[in-house]
Amino acid sequence: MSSRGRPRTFSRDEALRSAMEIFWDKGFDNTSLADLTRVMGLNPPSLYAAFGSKAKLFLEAVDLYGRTDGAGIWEFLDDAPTAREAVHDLLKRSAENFTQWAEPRGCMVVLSAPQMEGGDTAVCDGLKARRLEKQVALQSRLERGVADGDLPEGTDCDAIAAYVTSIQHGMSIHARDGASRQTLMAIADCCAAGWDAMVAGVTTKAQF
Amino acid sequence: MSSRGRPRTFSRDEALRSAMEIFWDKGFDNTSLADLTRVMGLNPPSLYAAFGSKAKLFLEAVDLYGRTDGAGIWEFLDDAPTAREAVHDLLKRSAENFTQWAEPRGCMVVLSAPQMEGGDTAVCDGLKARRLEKQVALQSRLERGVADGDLPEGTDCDAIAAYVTSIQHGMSIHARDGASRQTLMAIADCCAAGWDAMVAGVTTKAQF
DNA sequence: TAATTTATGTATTGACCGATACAAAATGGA
DNA sequence: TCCATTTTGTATCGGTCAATACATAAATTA
Repeated sequence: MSSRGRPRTFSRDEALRSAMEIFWDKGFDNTSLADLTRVMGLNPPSLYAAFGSKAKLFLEAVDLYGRTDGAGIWEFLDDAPTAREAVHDLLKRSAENFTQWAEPRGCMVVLSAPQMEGGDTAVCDGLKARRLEKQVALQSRLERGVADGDLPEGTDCDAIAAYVTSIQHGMSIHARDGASRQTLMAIADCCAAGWDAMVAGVTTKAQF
Repeated sequence: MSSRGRPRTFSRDEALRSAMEIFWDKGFDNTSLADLTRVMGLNPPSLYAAFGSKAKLFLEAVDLYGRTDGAGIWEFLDDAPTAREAVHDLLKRSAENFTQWAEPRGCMVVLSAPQMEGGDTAVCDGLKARRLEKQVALQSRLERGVADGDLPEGTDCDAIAAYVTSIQHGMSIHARDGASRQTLMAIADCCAAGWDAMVAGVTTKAQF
């Protein structure tokens, strides 16, 4: 882009990754600029020149999270042969992902800024949009299951998508509270064990 | 207690209720002392004389929440004839409770201070303890279901309690994101529809 | 070499945070 | 009436917040 001028002495990507990690751990509000400049290894003017503001840096960090640490959870969603396997895999990957390190545990998108009122609007809306995005992706996968024939006609994909994301979001709370991987796996297994009966039970339309 | 001295000009109970409402809406961090003194109708010295500190006021507010607005969710847990009805009722009451007002939506215990790192330790630990307390109560109810015979011997009550609280916590996130009561009710129905198969599936011990 | 451009480090900004100092006011008890 | 006790309102405390001013340093371009 700009070859002229003094070159920056830090890696923008590495600094962003450091910012992502501390935002994930402490949340948006509880992470101060002093925290950020310390872990990123730069001074406030460099941070603002490179990222614009604390909120913009956070949104970039969330985007990085979605492309890296948070991506694996959703990798098998479209490749799974059936909707049932896709959902069970999603929850098992969530259980693994949310407990892979001592800290931070749980999903950054769920835990890092849940307060809509009084907080930064752009930050809250950005996270909310990402949550909705994944729920829509899941719903689309369920609808494909209906098209593929592994889910019955008239399956309430909207309700089931909300149900599954609810479990997944709740797993983040449990993980932050210290739940073991085994406990989170058990939650995923509960969902899987009741799956067929659940699908049959929330099928609204009559089948022909 | 103390009859001498100038009497206070505000109701401690009413002030605490106002504090509870704004803490519930905005969370612990995003609620400032200026916010509190405004809605409570008193000055900072009166607040500190009556409640000690912002953190202690918050913990009292959470306790009030548990005794009032949050209590109805758990009212039928022990009176329900079966564990299945107890859980379904719990989730239906949650769906109603989390959407009874435009704001705040969702559970105060889940949403008002989820960040363990960087936040007030007493506040985070207090909320975490209340989440655990309810999960233990639910697990006890499930174990009673085994004793009563409406759940099979060897039912993994620990796993199912984690599964159900996970759904309930996730419903709070959905509620805060604007989900309708109908959507939350559909989540509760998903859990109910798969219940029997789920219980049978996560039964670990052999039955004699 | 001189001019331009960009990044750096230091120091600081005004605003807001949670929490108090202080004196006046209002009660009960002696 | 006078003292002890407690609450009140005003004004403010030191600290931290996110964000910048400013001068210097290091690169490219002419």
